[in-house]
Amino acid sequence: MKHFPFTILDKGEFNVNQAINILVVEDDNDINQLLCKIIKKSEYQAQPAYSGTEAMMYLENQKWDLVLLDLMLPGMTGEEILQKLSEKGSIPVIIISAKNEQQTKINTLRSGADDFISKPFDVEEVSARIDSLLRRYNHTNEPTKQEVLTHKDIEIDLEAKVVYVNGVEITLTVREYAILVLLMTSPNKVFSKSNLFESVWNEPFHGDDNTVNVHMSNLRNKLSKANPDVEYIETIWGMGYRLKT
Amino acid sequence: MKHFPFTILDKGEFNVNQAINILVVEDDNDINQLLCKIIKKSEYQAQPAYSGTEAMMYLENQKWDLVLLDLMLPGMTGEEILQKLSEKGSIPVIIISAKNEQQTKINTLRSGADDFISKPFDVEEVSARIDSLLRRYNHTNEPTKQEVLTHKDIEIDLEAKVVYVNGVEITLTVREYAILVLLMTSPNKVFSKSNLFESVWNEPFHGDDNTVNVHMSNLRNKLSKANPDVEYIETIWGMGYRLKT
DNA sequence: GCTTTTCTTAAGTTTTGTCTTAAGTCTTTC
DNA sequence: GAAAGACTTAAGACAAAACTTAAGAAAAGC
Repeated sequence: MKHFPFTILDKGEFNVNQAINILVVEDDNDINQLLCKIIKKSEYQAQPAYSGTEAMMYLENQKWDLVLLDLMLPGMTGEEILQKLSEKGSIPVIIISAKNEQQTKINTLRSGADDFISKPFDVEEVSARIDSLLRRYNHTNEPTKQEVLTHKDIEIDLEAKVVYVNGVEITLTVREYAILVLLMTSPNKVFSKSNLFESVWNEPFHGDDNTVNVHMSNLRNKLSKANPDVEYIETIWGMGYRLKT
Repeated sequence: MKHFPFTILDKGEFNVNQAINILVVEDDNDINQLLCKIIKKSEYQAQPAYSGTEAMMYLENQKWDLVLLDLMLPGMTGEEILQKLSEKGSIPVIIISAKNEQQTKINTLRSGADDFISKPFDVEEVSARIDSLLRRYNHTNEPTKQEVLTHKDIEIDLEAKVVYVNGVEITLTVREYAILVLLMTSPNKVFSKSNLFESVWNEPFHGDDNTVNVHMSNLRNKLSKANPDVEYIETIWGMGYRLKT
């Protein structure tokens, strides 16, 4: 009944750091899955790409916070992608490759990569390096990372993971929290149920599911308990939900 | 000890962090220079040492805040120095080595090193790791800013490392103490288990771990023994722990 | 080197959020 | 205004997270 064709996640594993998007460019299906799993465990968003061309498509159409890049790829080599990336600007890149000779490492680091992990890699090491690199970039380049989300009288302290409504703190479950954060990243944007489900649960959406409805309802109850006068979340009939502006 | 006979500073070039002295133990002249340059860019004092014996001389005659240590050295191997250092006490050490095999890494970290950078290294990474390590040591060893942390009727004298609850002194183990201090630096902030573990243990977190739970439980017991009326630490299900405000 | 303390591991128990089901309410369309 | 479709609400079953306890391993102290 509940099977997960793409990503293997334990139940209860979900995503809070909606903001961080990581692209995983790796043609081997198993390794790609493993990498995505590691990333999601750290509460980042992971997007698999299985070829160089696919990767480029993602890179051109969306903003990415980090790229994990295999050097051996069909369609377009990792080196070419690296080249394009460094022309483009400052997206941090970690190279993942079986070529672990010193020379390759030096070359790739010269041509714009920020770190290098050789296969076979250690799961913890991957996780640690991703964290470290993100931290570095946040500190040096973008101090603009938003720590507090605000909408009307709702405030979310993303760092502390605390939510205030109308000045009162409310305690949400993880799912409720993830939904609210998602909505608040784009007020006024309508999130379809399938969108919402896939973002919060990291699982493909089967249409016959009432789960989102239930959690949405619970979230609304908690919000309106804190401030009965305002209706924060609006249902767009047949489309989805959004924050009322 | 307010003068620096070894480092040459241009006129007008001055150092804000007068206090921080870093010893760079590395026989390769170019690499040593590069490392010193990185360090000075961060406004710390850097002292090159080109052999194991030279390094020991410096270590015995002056107080150092951090040591960058190459493992391959003439005169005395890095391992020996590391050994001496850890006998001596708590000077933070970052190993710099070409031996980047996993096993070496684990061994050296076990025998007292605090971090590990493999050659060829990334300039920014070195800088970031130095900062991070100094920050870590400053927080735990020399809390020059705040000497006493207070929350409700808990008081921590960071200097003396003594904890009072409800006026009574309680004795905590190292881990319990570290957890409590971390929580008290940001009351109301939710610390996830992985966060907590990585801060207190300085190791990457394996999800299937129960140690945090156990220590949390022990800590709670000690706190509630001192004052049964108050519940200090709150569990946020699926998110982590925090101090109740 | 031995003793004592502390940390970790493991197993069993309790608590709590999540999912499902099903009945009820509201919208839209004809 | 009735029927169909879409959404809400509530309750019970279940599974996952958190807690407790105890014992063995590791570290610290003597």
